Amino acid sequence: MEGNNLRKAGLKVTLPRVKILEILEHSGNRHLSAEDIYRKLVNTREDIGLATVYRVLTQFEAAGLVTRHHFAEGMAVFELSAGAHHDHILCLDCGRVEEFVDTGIEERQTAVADRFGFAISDHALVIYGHCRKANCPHRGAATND
Amino acid sequence: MEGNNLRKAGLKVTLPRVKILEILEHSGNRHLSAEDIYRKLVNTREDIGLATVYRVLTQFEAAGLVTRHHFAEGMAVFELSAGAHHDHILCLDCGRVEEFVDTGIEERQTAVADRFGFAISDHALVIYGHCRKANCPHRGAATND
DNA sequence: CTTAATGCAAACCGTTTGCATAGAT
DNA sequence: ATCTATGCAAACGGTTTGCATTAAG
Repeated sequence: MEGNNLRKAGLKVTLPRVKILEILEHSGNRHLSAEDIYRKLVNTREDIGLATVYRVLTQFEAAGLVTRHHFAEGMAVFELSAGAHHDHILCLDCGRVEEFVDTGIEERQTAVADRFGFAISDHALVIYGHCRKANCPHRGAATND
Repeated sequence: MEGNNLRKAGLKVTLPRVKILEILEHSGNRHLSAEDIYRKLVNTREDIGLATVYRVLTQFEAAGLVTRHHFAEGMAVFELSAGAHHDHILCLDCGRVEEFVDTGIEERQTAVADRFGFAISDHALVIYGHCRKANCPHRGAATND
């Protein structure tokens, strides 16, 4: 069933690619690191190497299937390309990540770029904060699947 | 002369710390990587190790003297803390980095955080683009000093 | 004189790559 | 049958750390 998505992306249908795509689609967490994905594969007793996870994710990125982010310094996280652009706000306590779009922010970025004579190619906006303890439903989410 | 800044920050006045602070203050580029600083030290025939550069920069960060950014994945750049918060726009062609403040963007970020029930702790906004070739005065700036 | 800072080299960690083998078309 | 994808282990690049030495107070 994932095979079609892969074929559409011009990628051969192989077990690692199918499994990794499944994890990206059906994991509760939309933002996974290569290690996260590798661990889930190990849990499922799939015999797939970490190097393959990186290779597949890089191919998926090139094919436009996933987007790579650098929320935490020194480690990339990957999310299925959701079509529309969005920015992120994340909780420093529990790792929860929410996505948002604010057209006002987008517009003002364009204005800033114009002011400096830049043609915008891309941007990265991450807001770091703390969600209120009481209603922080994702506490420890990083280890869930 | 840099000694006072160091003493005020509660740091012992040592040659590596003075030299690195001087580079941060007097280099044309406000945004330097550890390697950039190390190379400048080598050019000046200062016998300071790369590990010391990293240690000193980390101390400076802890003391609030510098801020660490992650514009390019996989490498940190450091800038003297300029007091006021600002965001960055950078040229993918020549590496030029400009700083800006947009109160509208700041306000909207707060609104977004409120909407999700987050208390903002920090944020990182980097706009990536291309400055117009004709007036891109910083071409190759990365190798200047 | 005492304690912290430095230089060097080795360790680290996330990521990439070379190469021989397994697998998709 | 062909040619790409995989697994493994080794390499990589930026950064950190252990330890003996040097220098600041």
